[in-house]
Amino acid sequence: MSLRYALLALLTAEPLTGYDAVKRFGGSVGYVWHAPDSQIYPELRRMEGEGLIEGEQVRWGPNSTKTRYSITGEGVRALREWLEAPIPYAPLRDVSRMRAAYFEWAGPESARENLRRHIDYYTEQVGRWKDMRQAILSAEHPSIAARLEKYPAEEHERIIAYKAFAYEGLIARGEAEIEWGRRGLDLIDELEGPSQARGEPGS
Amino acid sequence: MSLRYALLALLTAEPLTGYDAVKRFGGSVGYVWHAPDSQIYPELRRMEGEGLIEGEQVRWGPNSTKTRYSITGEGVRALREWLEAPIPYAPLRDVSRMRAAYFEWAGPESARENLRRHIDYYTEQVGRWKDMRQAILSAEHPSIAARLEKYPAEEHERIIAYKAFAYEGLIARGEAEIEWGRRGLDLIDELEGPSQARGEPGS
DNA sequence: AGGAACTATCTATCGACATAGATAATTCGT
DNA sequence: ACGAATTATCTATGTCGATAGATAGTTCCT
Repeated sequence: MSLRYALLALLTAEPLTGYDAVKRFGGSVGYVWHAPDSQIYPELRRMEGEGLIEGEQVRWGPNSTKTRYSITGEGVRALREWLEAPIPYAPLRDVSRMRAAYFEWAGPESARENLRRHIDYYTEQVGRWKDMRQAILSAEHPSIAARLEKYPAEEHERIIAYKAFAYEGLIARGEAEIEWGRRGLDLIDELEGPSQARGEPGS
Repeated sequence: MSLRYALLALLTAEPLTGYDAVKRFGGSVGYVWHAPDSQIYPELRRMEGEGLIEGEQVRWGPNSTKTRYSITGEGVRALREWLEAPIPYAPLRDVSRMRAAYFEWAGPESARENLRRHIDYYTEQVGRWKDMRQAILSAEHPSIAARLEKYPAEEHERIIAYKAFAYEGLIARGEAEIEWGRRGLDLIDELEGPSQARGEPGS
């Protein structure tokens, strides 16, 4: 259900075609909410049916058109309502933790490999999130720029601040994951002796 | 797909009926992996069909039986394989961050309410996780006790350590969430002025 | 003029999971 | 002996999302 609100939120910045939205989900928004095009196009059609957005046909080349969607008053209302309602926290389903809990069933080397991947994955993500945060703070990012143009200057600070704050949450979480991974590697060394992966001469 | 491996992992401690498994998912394992009974029973049947577990009928009262499942060699192999294979990290879908990114569309008071709930939720969870961690470290927890009985003493340390480590990951993440929520409340104060919720006399 | 890359959209199938039940035997307290 | 709570299991429906396509027009480069 949240895809719908992610789309509404995007459309508060500027009208978009389905394809534009797909691109956004491949980049910026995609770091917070992922969705494939096969979900986006039908959802947009449904939302139009419910009056949350309006599609207009715009020319595309000599023989074709594309549909550009804009958010309606109804859509803004729905977005607000969703943002103001308390969300139920979904029950936990945490693959990394589940796997770690049973590391005694994997070999130590494969447990290490797991944690190294964990660290690498989050290191990469944290890098991306930090870049995004910077791009937001400097208003470089095209979709932030478009958004700022649409709203009065006195709103700019909070528009930027909340988006940066969201990314800061991801960054903090990512850094906690990296820390956890490191402590896991140490723990394995303690329990099983240090890694023999890179040959220790004379062992 | 992970439900299957959660079940296999559970069954490495002791044989269980479907109902036992359901209970486990309501408690201990449930803090790491949630699943309703409507998923558990059919999955157990499927797993039996694939030879990963074996069901045996045991008497239950004078006129009835229940099915107790044990893990098979095949099942252990499947669990090991899963633990050793690299898991693909699922693309992110983070409701809290998404909502935070658009807090300018909710009123400041409702943004605060959001964050307070966030903090409360994770505070409660962290409490649970800490309790679980303690119960594991002291081997008080019945399902840990059963597990330790089944394996030689020299394995006990690592069995316990990995499970505690898993919970430590949850705790760290939870604490990062609480921190983030607090910083969010401060941010809102900065941006919108301090809360007027609890009446400031003379305002 | 031709092909490659991009824009734009749509469809179909499948598994995971949520939600909301229903059924029936058993045990336990009074 | 009776009702309540617990144990044990099963079903059905719907949504979300993953995966893997298909189609067709457009722009751009050579």
